[in-house]
Amino acid sequence: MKQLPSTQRSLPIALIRARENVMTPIRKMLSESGLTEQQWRVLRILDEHGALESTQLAKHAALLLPSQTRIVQSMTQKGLVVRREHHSDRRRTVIEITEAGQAIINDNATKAAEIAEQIRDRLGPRRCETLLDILDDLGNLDVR
Amino acid sequence: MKQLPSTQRSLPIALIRARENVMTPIRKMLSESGLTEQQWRVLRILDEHGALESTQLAKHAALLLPSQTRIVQSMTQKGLVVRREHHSDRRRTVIEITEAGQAIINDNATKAAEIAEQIRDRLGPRRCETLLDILDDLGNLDVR
DNA sequence: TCGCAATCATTAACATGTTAAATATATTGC
DNA sequence: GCAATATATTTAACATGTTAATGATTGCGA
Repeated sequence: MKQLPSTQRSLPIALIRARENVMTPIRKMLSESGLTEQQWRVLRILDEHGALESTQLAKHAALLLPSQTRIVQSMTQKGLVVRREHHSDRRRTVIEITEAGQAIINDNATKAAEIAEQIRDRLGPRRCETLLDILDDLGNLDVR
Repeated sequence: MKQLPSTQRSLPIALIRARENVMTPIRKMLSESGLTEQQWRVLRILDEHGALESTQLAKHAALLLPSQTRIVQSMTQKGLVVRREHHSDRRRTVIEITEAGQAIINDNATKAAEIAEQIRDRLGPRRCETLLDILDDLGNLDVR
């Protein structure tokens, strides 16, 4: 009979702990702009890819649609993004970053890059690459 | 000026996506017992370590205390854990698994071990070890 | 073209995450 | 021994995560 792995070597717990540690300085930075980490992710994705349909945005940002709906609503209130109609399918929504949203990206880009670089250096650039590769595999595993 | 890494190579997003994928089959299993993944973590930790003070439990389970307070309250309602007084410090609470909680561990241990083994095999045992090692480092980095 | 299944997105309901404030008890310094 | 401080935990408030149900629109086949 198979044994449960020790919680010390449990993937779910290790993933949570790592994420918590990585996010701490990022959240600290974002709190000064009044943004949550999820709102920052939405801005980053829209900045990188341009306007996106809801489903595509959610996939890129690793958000579930119900969460994203609320997040985009509040970001629309703040004027960080706008929602447009899809040109041919009225079920779909297209979301786009505004100039105000772009400004927040610009204000925080350098600091965010420094944080990412610091973590990369502390972990070791090579280990960091390895980690990203394996996480990518793990995220694409077709678990049943 | 430092550049932001592409969101495709962003640690926070990769960590979220990986965790989401790993948790899907576990959540599916647990839903049949009416447990959340966090409640399952609490049971696993208490089974492994025996009775623990709140702060220690939270550290092992990677939960924040406010979340854990609610989780333990609902688990107490269900009879899965009990809360005891600390022998010498009345600020502290000691939490212990009950027989009913133990029974849930026993009912799900084999299946949970199979899921963990499947992920390990699909990812490759060696890569899985490497991943756990690096995640452990990342979780212990003292980010400022 | 009508009806019906499929698709996209939102809403609903409840659990957890996150930060700040409050509460209760212990400890320390004077 | 007592006031000030520190520590352990809970409560409060709001944001997000998660699953199921609902609403709106589209596509398709009889």
